[in-house]
Amino acid sequence: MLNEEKIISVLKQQGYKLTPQRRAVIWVIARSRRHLTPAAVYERVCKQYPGIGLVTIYRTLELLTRLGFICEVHVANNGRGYLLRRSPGHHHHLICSDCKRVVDFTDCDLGWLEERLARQTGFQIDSHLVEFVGRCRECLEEASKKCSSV
Amino acid sequence: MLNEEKIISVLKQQGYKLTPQRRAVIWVIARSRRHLTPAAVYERVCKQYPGIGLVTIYRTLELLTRLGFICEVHVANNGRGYLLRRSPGHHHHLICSDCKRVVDFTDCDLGWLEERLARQTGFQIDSHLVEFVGRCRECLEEASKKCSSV
DNA sequence: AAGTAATTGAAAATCTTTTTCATTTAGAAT
DNA sequence: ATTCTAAATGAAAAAGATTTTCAATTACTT
Repeated sequence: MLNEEKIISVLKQQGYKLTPQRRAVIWVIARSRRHLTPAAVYERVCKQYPGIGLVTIYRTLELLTRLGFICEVHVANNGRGYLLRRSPGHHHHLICSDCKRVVDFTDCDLGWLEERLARQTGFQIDSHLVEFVGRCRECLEEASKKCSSV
Repeated sequence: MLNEEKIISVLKQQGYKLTPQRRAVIWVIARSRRHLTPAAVYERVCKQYPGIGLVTIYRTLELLTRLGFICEVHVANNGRGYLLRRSPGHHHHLICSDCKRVVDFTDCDLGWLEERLARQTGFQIDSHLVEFVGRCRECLEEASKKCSSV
């Protein structure tokens, strides 16, 4: 399981310096259950480490992506977002449209669909992108409370 | 089936004016089998209609999206892209990583997966985004030719 | 042919992301 | 503990992408 300490130890192993700025970015990313844009990471890191440059955020996110610690996703009209890679291998995201919380799932089992599409189209399929959008239990409960009180 | 004339007639029906600029954008979009960024649309439209403003491209793409004639997609690191909506309802894209050609497919049949995820996570799932990436028959053939000739 | 509201294009304003470069600093070597 | 050095940082500028503003133009109606 990927967490703050693990990331930090691998980072040092690989010869990267552990700066307080990097610590702060990792801290913010590891704590969030939501996709965070570079600007959102910046805002949160600033509370803990005022004076950090936005450039450093970009550079650190790029590094963490390159090392495979975080996923880079493109949600429509929200621009780039980053999220801790909690599941080590192939996995997908289930996103709450209300609170933006993200839940991973791994067993997407689309092999048969890939096979069928390959047969039908002549494509050699290399990868797929799957994302489910819905509302999480908490937000559903919240919503039903509001309705019944009206 | 959605094509140029259909789009134009619905546009007029809805009270929008049919300007030569809009005609040109529709012409370009309807002819492409690839996702086109606003800049790519601009470039192509310019050949036919030099002097058009990039702003008009943005506005027309926004309009066509709003009316449901084109799909707006976010492919990683390629920014926004637009594509004629060939399949009327729910559908997905299969994209060639070489030539960027896009093929639609409709029968994704992910109901059972949605059901399982809903049960496991408590989410109420509203929609999904699926995209396959691979290489189309033509690009595969092209690639194998190159290999054998070396 | 005239009138009008919608549309357009130029310019400026906003954002987001990247590049450049001088300064600082983490971690290794002494 | 001090010194050294490559890596990392931050400020500023550059580069893009997208949106806003507004005066001039134009498609379509009357």
